[in-house]
Amino acid sequence: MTKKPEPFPISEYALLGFLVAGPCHGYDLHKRLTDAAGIGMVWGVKISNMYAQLDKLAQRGLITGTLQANDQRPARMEYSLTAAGEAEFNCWLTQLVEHPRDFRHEFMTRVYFLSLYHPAQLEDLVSRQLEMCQQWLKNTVEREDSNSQSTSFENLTIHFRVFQIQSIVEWLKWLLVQIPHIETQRGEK
Amino acid sequence: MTKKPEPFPISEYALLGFLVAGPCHGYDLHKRLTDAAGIGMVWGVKISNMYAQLDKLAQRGLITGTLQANDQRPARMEYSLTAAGEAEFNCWLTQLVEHPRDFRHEFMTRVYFLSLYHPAQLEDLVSRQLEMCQQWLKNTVEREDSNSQSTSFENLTIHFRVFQIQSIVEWLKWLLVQIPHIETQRGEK
DNA sequence: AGAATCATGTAAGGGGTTACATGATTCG
DNA sequence: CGAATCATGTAACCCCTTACATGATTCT
Repeated sequence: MTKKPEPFPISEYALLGFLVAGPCHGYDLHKRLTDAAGIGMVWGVKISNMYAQLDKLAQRGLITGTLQANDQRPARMEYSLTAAGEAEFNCWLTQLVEHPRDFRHEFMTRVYFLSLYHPAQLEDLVSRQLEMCQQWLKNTVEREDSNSQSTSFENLTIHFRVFQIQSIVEWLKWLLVQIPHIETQRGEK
Repeated sequence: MTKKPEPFPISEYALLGFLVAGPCHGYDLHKRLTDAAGIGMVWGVKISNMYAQLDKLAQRGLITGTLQANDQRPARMEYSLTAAGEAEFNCWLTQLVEHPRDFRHEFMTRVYFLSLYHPAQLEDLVSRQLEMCQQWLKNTVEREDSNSQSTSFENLTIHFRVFQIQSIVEWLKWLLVQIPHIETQRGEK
């Protein structure tokens, strides 16, 4: 039974995720993070914020930075994942999203890195997340039924939630069918 | 053509909204704000934060606070809406939500106050918002079609958006049918 | 020659949370 | 008598955004 991490901003896991592929410096990391066809679809991390996040990750011992002096260009900090950082990332990677409000950011980020590093495990994660979402749906529908006597504001909002969760469930089912056709993007020039 | 306001947190409009019904003090305002069957379905405003928001609204001249001394209980500040505050609220109330990410908070809050104060205008707002959401849907589907050659990460996320917006559209259609049956809640004791 | 890119940050502020402080009254 | 409620806030902190600072190189 793997313990749950994530009292931390999810975008930091994306930083760890890119460092799994090898050491990298901030500027380059930010380019990957904001790639319009990749994680950039999900996050809009600002570069100044990202530098601050890297500092925090370093303070928490999940990454280490080594300064690389350079006479011509400005010195740059090359970050590498520590063993602790890799463990944290791998643990996070196969957790389930627990609340609908986090679904988009968190699940999409996992799909991105799983399809990049461990495509064979994607189907398992999607299936398990689908079960969790069906549970959300069941709970919400039950709540709706339990006070369905009248059309109150409360019922309007619960019904909205039902629709939203249903669309997540449908998308996950669609995704399961798509998995075999997902191109493991290796378009790094 | 009414101008758009809202560079301000939407929860502040809920405060203005409650003050439309008459002057009120902070503690009571917070109770209404967090009513589990009302705005509490949408927002989880903390009381300390709400006091800070009241201060800011007062500084912006949208409400005024008058201190009511009391020998027995602690003095309390009774807030009332100014003319500027009422104008701001009424203007905000019939605006359309411009981005999906704001839909739930913003639209639900409008539905709450419209059904409370101007139920006759509800249908118009819902219809106009439905048109806007169908436009979102059209734009997103077009974007999906324009690069549908392969199942890339980009396509997965766009498809997710399509599903989410569709569920909003379906809910709005359902809401239009429900409008005649919405109980204008007058359960204030 | 000027603009964009490489490369790193600091400082200020906005929005929100949690914890803490205060002190009376009413309920169980 | 202790707990909850009434009633108001302050202080510290977190996450994130915008603007600014610096300075070399490469593209147009």
